[in-house]
Amino acid sequence: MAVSSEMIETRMSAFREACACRGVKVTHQRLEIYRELTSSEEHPDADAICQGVRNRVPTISRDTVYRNLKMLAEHGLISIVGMSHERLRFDANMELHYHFVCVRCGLIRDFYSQNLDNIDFPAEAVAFGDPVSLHLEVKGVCRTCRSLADSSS
Amino acid sequence: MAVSSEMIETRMSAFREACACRGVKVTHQRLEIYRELTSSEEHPDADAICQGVRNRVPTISRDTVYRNLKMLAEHGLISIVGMSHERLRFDANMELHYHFVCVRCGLIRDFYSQNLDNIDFPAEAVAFGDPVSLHLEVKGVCRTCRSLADSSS
DNA sequence: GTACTTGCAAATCGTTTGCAGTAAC
DNA sequence: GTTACTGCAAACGATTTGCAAGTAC
Repeated sequence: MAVSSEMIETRMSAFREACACRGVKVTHQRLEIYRELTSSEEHPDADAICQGVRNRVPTISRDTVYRNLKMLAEHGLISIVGMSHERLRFDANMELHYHFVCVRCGLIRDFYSQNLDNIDFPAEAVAFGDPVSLHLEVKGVCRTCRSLADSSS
Repeated sequence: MAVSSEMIETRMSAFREACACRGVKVTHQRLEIYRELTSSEEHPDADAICQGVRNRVPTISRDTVYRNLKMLAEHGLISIVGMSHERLRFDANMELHYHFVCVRCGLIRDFYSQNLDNIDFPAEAVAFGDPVSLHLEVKGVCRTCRSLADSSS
């Protein structure tokens, strides 16, 4: 939750505009779902988003959350993260970035790297077809899990 | 299915040995499941593996296939592939390699790259914890899907 | 007013599990 | 003989869908 409120409001305005552009109706639920996601750095799953939104919109149903997240992902307004086959997790950050994933607790954190941004599509991959995007994630043990392990040994 | 039969037999022997090492029983079904996977370059899902094995072991149940694949993955004898959240797909290739994934048809192909092997864990990722492994995939449109698109336009 | 959305409940689908019989070691 | 493995059927959990009522535009 280290996202500043100005940043959130900026993103909300951009979101309203993006919806208008696409003929997507700006409903209360949709706004709050997006706000919940864009306010978080945790890459929450549908259920966590639903819980969060219910603090403000107690009557929202899980289906609505699922439907909106799916639709927003199809419109390219959010993305689906997680290589693994756990439940779906979402990300409102659409800038070029990478993920650190903790193999113990499942934490996912964004990071940026100019070096990685500069990687060219490898010729070995280009041989299979036309590359579009390159995804990279670093798996490891996060600081929290590391200290837990240290203290118990 | 470009895997030579000598290669397959080599892998089967190694597999029998790996099972013996771990006290895992070498059952007919387990051998055929592994053979099916190691003979394929398609990164099949559980269902496709089941279909394939049934040509040789008609009575095998889907549960057995699921159970074995899961168990083999836990023992590190095979791996689970696919960043996406479709059904699970498996890979008997345990060498360091990368994937090309077709965004249209879901084709997954292995490729190798010395350049990518040499990538260091980025400092930005190390900040979050102790990195263990780095995964990379290239998404794109495969040759087959490209020609389909070309011919229909 | 119309088309898109919502909330509800029921369905779907891949995957997992409990159990009794069977096979590997 | 013991222990792990198989096949069956039933369960599971995340996600999706059909439908009637509600809301944005």
